[in-house]
Amino acid sequence: MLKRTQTCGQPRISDVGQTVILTGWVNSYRDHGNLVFIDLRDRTGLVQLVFDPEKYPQIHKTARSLRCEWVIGARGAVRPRGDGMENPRLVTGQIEVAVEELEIFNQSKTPPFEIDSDVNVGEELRLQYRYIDLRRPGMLNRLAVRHRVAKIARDYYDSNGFWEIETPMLGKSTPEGARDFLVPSRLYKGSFYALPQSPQLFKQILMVSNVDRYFQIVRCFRDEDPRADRQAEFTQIDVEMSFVQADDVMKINEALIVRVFKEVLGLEIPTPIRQMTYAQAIEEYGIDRPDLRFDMRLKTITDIAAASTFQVFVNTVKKGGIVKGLCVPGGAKYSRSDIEVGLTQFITELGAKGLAWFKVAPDEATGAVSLKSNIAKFFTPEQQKQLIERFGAKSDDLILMVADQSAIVNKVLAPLRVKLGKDMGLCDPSKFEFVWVIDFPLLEWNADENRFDSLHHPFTAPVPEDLHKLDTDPGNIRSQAYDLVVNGSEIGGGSVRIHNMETQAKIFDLLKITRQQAMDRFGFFLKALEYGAPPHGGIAFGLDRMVMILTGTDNIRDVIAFPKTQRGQCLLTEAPSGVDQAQLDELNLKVQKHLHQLEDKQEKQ
RNA sequence: GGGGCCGUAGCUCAAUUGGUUAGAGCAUCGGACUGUCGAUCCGAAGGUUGCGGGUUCGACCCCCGUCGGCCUCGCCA
Repeated sequence: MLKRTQTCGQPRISDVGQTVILTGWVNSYRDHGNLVFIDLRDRTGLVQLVFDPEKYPQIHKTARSLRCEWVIGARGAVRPRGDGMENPRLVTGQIEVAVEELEIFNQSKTPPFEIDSDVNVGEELRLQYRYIDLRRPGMLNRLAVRHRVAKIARDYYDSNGFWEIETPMLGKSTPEGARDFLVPSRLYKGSFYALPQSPQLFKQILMVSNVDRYFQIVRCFRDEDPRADRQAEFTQIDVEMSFVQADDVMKINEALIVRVFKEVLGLEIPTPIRQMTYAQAIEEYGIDRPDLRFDMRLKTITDIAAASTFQVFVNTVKKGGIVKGLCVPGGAKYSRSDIEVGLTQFITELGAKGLAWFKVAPDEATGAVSLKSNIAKFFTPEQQKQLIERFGAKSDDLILMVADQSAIVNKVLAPLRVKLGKDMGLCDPSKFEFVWVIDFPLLEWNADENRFDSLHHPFTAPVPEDLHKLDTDPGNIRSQAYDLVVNGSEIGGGSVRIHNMETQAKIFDLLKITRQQAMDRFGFFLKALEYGAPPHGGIAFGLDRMVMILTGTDNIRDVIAFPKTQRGQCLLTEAPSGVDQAQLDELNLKVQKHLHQLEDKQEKQ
């Protein structure tokens, strides 16, 4: 068997005269009847092989039979290409290898789609033939970046005294948070393990155990519907540290991100990464993960709206709602139908009732900027002036406003801002704008359940100055949580944890988790807190999201070697699948008809 | 669970208002060719229009159902 002496991407003009052995896949062949050219591919690149019928007629004959994706090895001399025959598109384009010995390792069926093509292939087919899809340089590059990030993280944490420790995949189910993936226990019939949603409690227990600094690149599972940036199965870089405060955790972990961007993209991220409070993020961007690549901040105009005679605004404010909007620079180019059909549809699908708008234009009489709109008549000249000032609006701008309860207004305006930022070209896609979002509320009111829910998780520590509000004003307690956001995407989040049992018990009370429930679900953990838990905190980065940002894709499946579809299927292996009756028997499990089928049956009876 | 887009040759797409034999590029196969590099030229083969019903003289096209892919709301402590 021919053993390679170099990879395909390696040979250079300086190697001329050397005899090399290369192995790889046939990327393309050009048969001239006389000379035959093969572009040979491995993961490092392409190199041109030449077959000469005069010198090696037998090998040349074999070469003519080669087809795309056949796997071959070739021995030959590196030689310079003639003048004008270099290929500047290949790093090896100045040379070629004149083949003297050829070995066919394997043939290949014609692939279901072309590897070397710009044509976008349907994702369904790509996932079915993932091994072929992954051969494409773009996909391999994303796998390479993913590997680089993991390697940098391991090296970085190791050199800072962190230990990588594995935590169980088979864990205990807790009803809080996302839906669990369950694994039936054979030895305890009728009992189930749950796959971890994150190693949260284990890593905190490791702090109690004096591990001091822990990290793990770990798979997590949440049985919820996927999205473009979300899979049921995903990977976290999980970190926990003892004897630290929030700033310590942020400082040491942002240094990893800086290193990753430096080593992968060659970019210098200025440090310290700026911080923004949750309150400011919501006020100015409508969301806790603001895209800071462009300005176009949201402005609240509830006061001006309430004073106007526009009943939609006035009534909304009366009902406790707010009016907020944004000013699109140069947005007057949007036609009335763009706004009233296109943009309005965009926001009503997200839950808003309507979109109000003004175009900013010079007044024909006075020349001063004024507002043009079907609702301008409801605003006095003074109020219009106030609006122009509030938004900092200039001629040819477009002001868009939404009135509703604040949660809906923000939910709608945040994606609208991002969409407009991209549509108007305000957003430089090559930029990376990082921000720590801090001072999250500890709790949010859950009206349906008549209780508070944790915004982060129930083990997040409150800000000490707000502790006195635990009994009086729990909704306004800030937490010591922090999210790292880049370009509108949350790539990490963490907190300082509660490390005493008393505070932890208080939080459970607010979450309406009874002492008994708490003991049942987290008893092992609460007990650990009573045996000398040090102050500690940590963070978890989403590795998939980080690689998405680094490689510029908005599809999480592009950064996972073997991802699942929107319905949780693996098209390569066809998981999930049924199992043998014997397997079910061993687990003491019985599969019944789907509830829908049972209901149908009952209806028919 | 809800909403939206999509499904035609191996791939990417086209097909007039519902009209006669469903086309093109690439890929594949055969042939030609003295340096190509997305080779070129000549030729051939390739179709259950996702699947099942319905409407119609006639369905890729309209209707109902179903399967699958993607996006999204809910969901994601």
